[in-house]
Amino acid sequence: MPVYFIDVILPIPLRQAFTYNVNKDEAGFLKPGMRVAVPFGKSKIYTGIVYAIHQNDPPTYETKSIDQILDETPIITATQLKHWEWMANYYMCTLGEVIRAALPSAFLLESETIITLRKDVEFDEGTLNDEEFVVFEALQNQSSLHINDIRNILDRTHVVGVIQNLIEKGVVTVQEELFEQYKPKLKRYLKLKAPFHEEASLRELLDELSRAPKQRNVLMTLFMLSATEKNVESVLLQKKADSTASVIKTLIDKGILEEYYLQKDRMEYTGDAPSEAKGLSPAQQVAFQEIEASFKETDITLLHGVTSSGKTEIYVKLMEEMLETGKQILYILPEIALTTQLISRLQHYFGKKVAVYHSKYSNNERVEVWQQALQQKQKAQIVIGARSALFLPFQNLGFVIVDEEHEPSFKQYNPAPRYHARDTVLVLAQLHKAKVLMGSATPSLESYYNAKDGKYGLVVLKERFGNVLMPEMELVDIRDKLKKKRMSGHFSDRLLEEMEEALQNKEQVILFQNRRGYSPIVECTTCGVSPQCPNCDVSLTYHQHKDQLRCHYCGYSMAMLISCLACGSETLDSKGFGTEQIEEELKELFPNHSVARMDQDTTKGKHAYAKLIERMEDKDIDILVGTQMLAKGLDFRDVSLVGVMNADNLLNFPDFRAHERSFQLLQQVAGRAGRTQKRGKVIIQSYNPYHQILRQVSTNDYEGMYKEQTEERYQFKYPPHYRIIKITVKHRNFSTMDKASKWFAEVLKMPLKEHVLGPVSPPVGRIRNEFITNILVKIPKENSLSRSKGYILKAQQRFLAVKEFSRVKLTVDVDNY
DNA sequence: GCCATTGATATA
DNA sequence: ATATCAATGGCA
Repeated sequence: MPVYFIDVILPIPLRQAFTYNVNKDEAGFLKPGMRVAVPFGKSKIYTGIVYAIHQNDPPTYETKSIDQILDETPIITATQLKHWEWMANYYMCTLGEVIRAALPSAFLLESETIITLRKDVEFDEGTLNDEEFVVFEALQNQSSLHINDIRNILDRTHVVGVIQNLIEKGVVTVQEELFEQYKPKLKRYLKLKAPFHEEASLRELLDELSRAPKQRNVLMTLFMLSATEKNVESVLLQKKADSTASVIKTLIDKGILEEYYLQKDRMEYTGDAPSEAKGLSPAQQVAFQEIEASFKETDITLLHGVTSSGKTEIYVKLMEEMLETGKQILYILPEIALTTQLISRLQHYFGKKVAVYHSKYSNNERVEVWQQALQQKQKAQIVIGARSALFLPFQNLGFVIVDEEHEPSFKQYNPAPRYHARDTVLVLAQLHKAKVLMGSATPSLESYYNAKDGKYGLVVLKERFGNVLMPEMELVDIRDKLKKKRMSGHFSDRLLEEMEEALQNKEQVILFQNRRGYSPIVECTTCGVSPQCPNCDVSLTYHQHKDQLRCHYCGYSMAMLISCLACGSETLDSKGFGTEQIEEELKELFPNHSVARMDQDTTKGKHAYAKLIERMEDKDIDILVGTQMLAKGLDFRDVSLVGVMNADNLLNFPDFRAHERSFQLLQQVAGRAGRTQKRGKVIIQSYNPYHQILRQVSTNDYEGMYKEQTEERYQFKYPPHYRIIKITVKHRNFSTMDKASKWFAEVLKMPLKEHVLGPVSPPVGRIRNEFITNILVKIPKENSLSRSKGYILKAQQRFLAVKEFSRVKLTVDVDNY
């Protein structure tokens, strides 16, 4: 009878932990936060996290024993586990789901079935059928195959049967194998073998080598290098000595040199030594002091600094001070901003104390940063990263910066955990008793509300760095221009005039068109029908470069039609416009200037984005057209004009944040203009230039926007006054989905009454052949959030028990904004 | 009648 | 999540 047990969390969406038995030694060795490999289900081996060690034998089932222990020491701290439990609880998902999101995937190994040929058993090849023979033959060439290889070889998904037959006939055996995905990168180093460390023998050796000048040269170079470096890398030696690998090999073979291997960090900063931060301007200095003062009162402070006011310098100054306390610093910012100049700037300031962590980095690199943070290595004293960086095992976090705090990309929508990085990191900071600075030129209403409410400190920086003026804004009424025939394509005469002028002055122009790189909708002018996606409830959009119609949601594509599918007439016309079309028009309007486009389509390649930026910096591009990508952290000195092609499609977006988002986006885009001494100009074209938000954008009236929007939010019961939980119901069958969602809403309405809204169909009611509907729960600030969540959880449990709904997909999104 | 696909179910 | 088992349905 086993006596010792461990509870293991597996990275799966199940609420419960799983109990395994261990022996006495293992029980003594294991600690919460270590990884173990455990058998799960009939054949698989999973990696799990030890949650607890105890002696309570589960009464209702037999425990299995663990497969192996994967760590010497925990890779997860107690604080992390606490934080993750909070996340699972708050965002209504399982701890396993949090773990899956949190750990670099190299930490979570899964077993794979390996098929190998049996050598010990004789069998008759004639008994094999065609498929079996193909597998047998493949195994002649390769010693082992994965299940997936066999799927590829046989070109079908169900291969278990074939493998089963092969096992029965004694041809193959299978085993489950765990793959260690993380391999520390090793580098080869060279040193002189011990006997030659003595002066006399060394002299002798050099004499001996007088007839081998190349080898001698290598040795001399080695002496030279070891004067400055502790370990001499073989690659370096070869290069410095201008020698070849074979010469070095000879020296090793002769027993003169000795090779050894050391683990190397993949990401080594090789730039200059850290440099002093630039001095702060008087305005920055004031803000800096205000932040310090604010931190004496509260733990969280919001820095509202207009675009190009030099927030980064303030962050750097604060980080410098925090470095001295020896505590760790986390700097999180939106994914896209990470690809820019910011990292190199920070590395320039802090040199080797900066580690970078985000999804673009390879698995191995992420594991290294993880270990460095865990061991409190200096290398990771400052971690700069995207939202996932908040999962790192900080031991002693002292300071957190959330840059571009308003960015919607801090929220993860799919898969679970559907967390908001800004809010989640606040809880993390609280656990560490760390200070948090959130910065933005256009704070989110929620954060600004909290600041006004006294929950956060608030520091305002109104002045742009170097006293550069805020750009001059001009609203252009497209409707009026159309009437007066002053539009050339999508360009008003005003915009063209300004563009001419800027280009003449050798300045650059940025044009903003928020049609996500997609091109127009096609419509038949005879019958008004536009081609629809067969799998989703949306119109297909036209893509010029492939002459295709494509679905934005499922990726479906078809060749552009010649005639209307409904009435057959050849009167297809396009409505709306995207960046592609603007680019086209520009090439006609400004044939002598170079035009480039920045959107999802043109930044797909690995370095495409960086290349565009470089070309822009080199003034290789005169006019840059792009989507909202342009709004994020780009800093070009010679852009004097920013044009917004059409502000209306932003404002008319069906979302309660549409106005706030429009304000933020337009302000950020406008901020790209005139970052140096000359005052920039922004032209916003719109059909509705009297729209409040546009007025507020053009006068930089954040306060006005804030007041009006919070008022509106109050009336319509939205955050920051109410909390929202969105429940999404999906099913292939409309009536099942409909029935299920109505059932769920009814059950919720019993305890939550009028706070339950819906079910309501979203703008796109069907995606990938699944029908979708939403139920919203709006919880007033004064009501208990956890109690409301309890009701939802209970309803969810009852829902799962209904047979009819078992295949209905239900997702819960807390704070779905 | 057999094979393949879809659905239900348990995972310790 | 996912493998496995049971049930259902299509085609030789």
